[in-house]
Amino acid sequence: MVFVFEPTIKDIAKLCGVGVSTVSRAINNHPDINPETKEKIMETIREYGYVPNDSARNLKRVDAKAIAVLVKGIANPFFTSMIKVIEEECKKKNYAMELTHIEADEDEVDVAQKVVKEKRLRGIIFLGGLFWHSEDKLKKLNVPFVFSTAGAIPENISKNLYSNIGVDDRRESAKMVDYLIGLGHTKIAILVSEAEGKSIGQLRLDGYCDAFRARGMEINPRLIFHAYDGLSHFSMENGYRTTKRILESGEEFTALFAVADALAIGASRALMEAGYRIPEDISLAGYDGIDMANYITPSLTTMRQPTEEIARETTKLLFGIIAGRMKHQHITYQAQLLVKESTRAVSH
Amino acid sequence: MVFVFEPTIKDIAKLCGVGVSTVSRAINNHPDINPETKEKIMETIREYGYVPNDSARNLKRVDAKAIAVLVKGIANPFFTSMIKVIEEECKKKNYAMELTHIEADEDEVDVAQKVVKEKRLRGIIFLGGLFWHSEDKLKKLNVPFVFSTAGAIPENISKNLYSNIGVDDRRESAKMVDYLIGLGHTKIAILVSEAEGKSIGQLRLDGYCDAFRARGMEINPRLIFHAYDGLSHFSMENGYRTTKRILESGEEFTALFAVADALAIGASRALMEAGYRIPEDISLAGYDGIDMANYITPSLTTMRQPTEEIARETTKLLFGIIAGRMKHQHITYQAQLLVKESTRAVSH
DNA sequence: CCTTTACTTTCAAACGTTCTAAACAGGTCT
DNA sequence: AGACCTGTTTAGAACGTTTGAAAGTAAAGG
Repeated sequence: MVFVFEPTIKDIAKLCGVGVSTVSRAINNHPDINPETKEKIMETIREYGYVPNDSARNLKRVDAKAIAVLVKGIANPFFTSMIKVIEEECKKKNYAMELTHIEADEDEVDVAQKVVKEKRLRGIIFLGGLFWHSEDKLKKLNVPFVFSTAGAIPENISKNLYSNIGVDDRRESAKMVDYLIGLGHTKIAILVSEAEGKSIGQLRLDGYCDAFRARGMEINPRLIFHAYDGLSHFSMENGYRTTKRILESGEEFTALFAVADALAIGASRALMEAGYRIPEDISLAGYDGIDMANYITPSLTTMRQPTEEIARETTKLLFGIIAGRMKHQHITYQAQLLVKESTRAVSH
Repeated sequence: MVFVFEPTIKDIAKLCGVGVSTVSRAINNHPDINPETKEKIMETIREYGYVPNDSARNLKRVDAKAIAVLVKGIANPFFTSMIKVIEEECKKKNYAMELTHIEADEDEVDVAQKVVKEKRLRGIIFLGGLFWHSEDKLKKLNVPFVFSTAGAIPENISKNLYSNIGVDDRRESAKMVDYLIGLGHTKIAILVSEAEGKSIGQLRLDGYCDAFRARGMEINPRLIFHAYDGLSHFSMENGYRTTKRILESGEEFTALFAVADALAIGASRALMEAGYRIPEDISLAGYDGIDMANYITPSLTTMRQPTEEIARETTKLLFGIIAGRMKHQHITYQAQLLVKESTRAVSH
C-alpha cells in the first residue's frame, strides 16, 4: 500500500493560513464567513481531497446525525423496498442510517439500546413484527422510536410513548378472506407463521377468523397450518415445506391463504408440483404485495400494502419527532386488494 | 422523553473508585489487570448500562474495526444472500460493516474514498459489476479492497493491487449456451443488460459468442437483446419489459438465455403472458442460481454461483489482508449447471 | 533496611472535530 | 478622538475514549 497524506482540518487551516474554526465554518455552511475565504478553503479541500472525520464530528456534536433501522426477519423481501426508501429519505436529510438485523434469539430492546448508545443515534425505526411485553422495556430506550408494519402493541402500553405506522393487518386480512368466501370458497386453508403473542401472523389469523364469524360460518381448526421453522418465518422455503405438509395431511380445501407473499410463492410451487392447477383446482392468495407476486405464473392475488408510502411517512415522522416539531402518532394505511390470476370462483 | 443518565467511562471510574484507564483495560480485555478489580468494574458497567461511545473509540483508535461493503445494483436479489454472509463473518471478528449502495450515476471510487475517510474504515468489499478504468483511480483508495463477483478488470491494472473472487463469467456463460446448443437449439436469443466495457453483462455475452464459435456456428446479432433501463439492470421488471420487446420484434428463437435469474423470471412471465409454453415452445435459462429460481413454475434452469462460499472467502481474505497475514489473491470458483424444468431438447 | 522484580494502577496526552466567547479590523456616529 | 457597531476570524475548551510512560504497591532477595 502506498503512503497517502490524509489531511485533517488543521492541515487545511494551515494550508489556507486561517484558523481551524474558519474551516469548520466553511464546511458546515455557517453564515458568518466571508464568501471569498470560504471559496479559497473549499478549493484547498477539493485539491487535497479532505473529508471530515465522522467519528470526531459525532463525538463533539450533541446530535450525531444518524438513526437506526432494526429489522427482524430479513429473509422477507417485503422489507427490501422499505429499507431502500428509508435510505433515500435519510440521504435527503443528510442523516446516516445504521441498518441492523435482529436475530430470532436476540432481545430487541437490548440490541436497540446497545446500538443507540454506541453510535449515539437520534432515533429508531423498527421494521417488522416485533413484539413488546412491557412499558418498562420500552422506556429504557432513550430516543424516539417508530414502529412500522409491526404487530399489535399490547393495549396497556401508553400510546404517546411511540409511533406506529402500518396497515390494520387484522382488518385487511379479513377482507382478503371475505373476498375468497365471496368467491364461493368455504374450505379455506390458512398458512400462517408463528402465532404466539400479538405477532403479525396472529393478527392475520385473527382476521381470517373474523371473516368467517362475520358470515356466521364455522371455522375448521384443522385448516389452520403453522409454518414455523424457528428462523425466517416469511420465506419461500418455509411456505414450500409447510404446503407439502398441508397436502400430506389430506385435509380438503379449495382455497389457500398464505399470510405473506413469500410464503404464498413457496406454496404455489408446492401445489403445482403436486399436480394441482391454480386457480382451477385451488385458489391461492397472498398478503403484502411484493414485486415478485406479479412475476410468478399464475400471478398472485394479494393484499398490497403501500410499502413505499409507509416507509416514507415513517421516516419523516421520526425526523419530525427528533426535531421536536411533531408528536408521536398512530397512522393506519389502507391496503389494496389486488385480484390477479391465482384466485377464482369455486367450481361446483 | 424521560431523562436518562448516560454514564461515560469517567462516571464508571469514579463509581468504582479507580482510574479511567483501568476501566478501559477492563472493557478491552487487557492482560495487566487484577481480576478482582475487573469483576467489580464489569459489575458496575452492567448495573448502570454503560456502553462505550463508538465515535470516541474510533477517533482514538488507529484501526476503526470496520469495513465497507459497496454494492452497485441493489435490485438484484443475488446480493442479498451475499451481504448476509459478509455480515455474519464481520460479527464473528467483531468488525462493524458499513453497507453502502452506489447509484448508477455515481463514481465508485469517489464514493469509496469518501466513505472510507469519513468512517476511517480498514477495507472495502466491492460487490457486483463495477468497472474500473485506470490504475490511478484504484491507487487513490488507501485501504485494501476486494472485488467479489465483479466484472473483468482491465489487463493493464497491476494484479497485486487488489483481490478478485468470483466465477469466470465468460466461461460459465459459454457452458450454459453450449448446453442449450447441445439440446438442439440453434436460434438462441440472449437477454443481456448493459454491455459497455467489461461489465458482467458483457462477459456473459462474450461467453455466449464463444459457445457458438466453438461449435463453428453463426451468431445472429439480431438475437442479442439489451435490457438497459438506466437503473437497476438485473431486475425482474427489466427482464419482463425487454422480453415483451423481444417478442414484438418478431425474431424467431427456440431458447432464451437471460444473463441473470432476475431477468429470467421477468422473461418467464412475459413469455407465458404471450401464450408461449416453457419449455415446450421456448426453453428459458438464467444465470446466478438465486433462491427464487426454484419457486417459479417451471423451475428455472440456471448456472448456480456458490454465493455463500464466495462471500465467506471474500470476507476472510479481506480480513487476512488487513491483518497483514495474507496477500492479494485472484480466486476463481466453479459455477454449477442446474438443469430444471425450463429447458428441454428442441422439438422438430 | 534497602533493592529489585512483578504486578497494578494512574496521569495526561493524544485523536479531529465543533462551538462559545472573545478578539480583531474597519467603519460610522457623536 | 472615543464609543459603538458590524462583519469576520480565532483561540481554546470540550466531546469520550485509548495508550504509553510513569508511579505506586507488595513481596522477595540481598
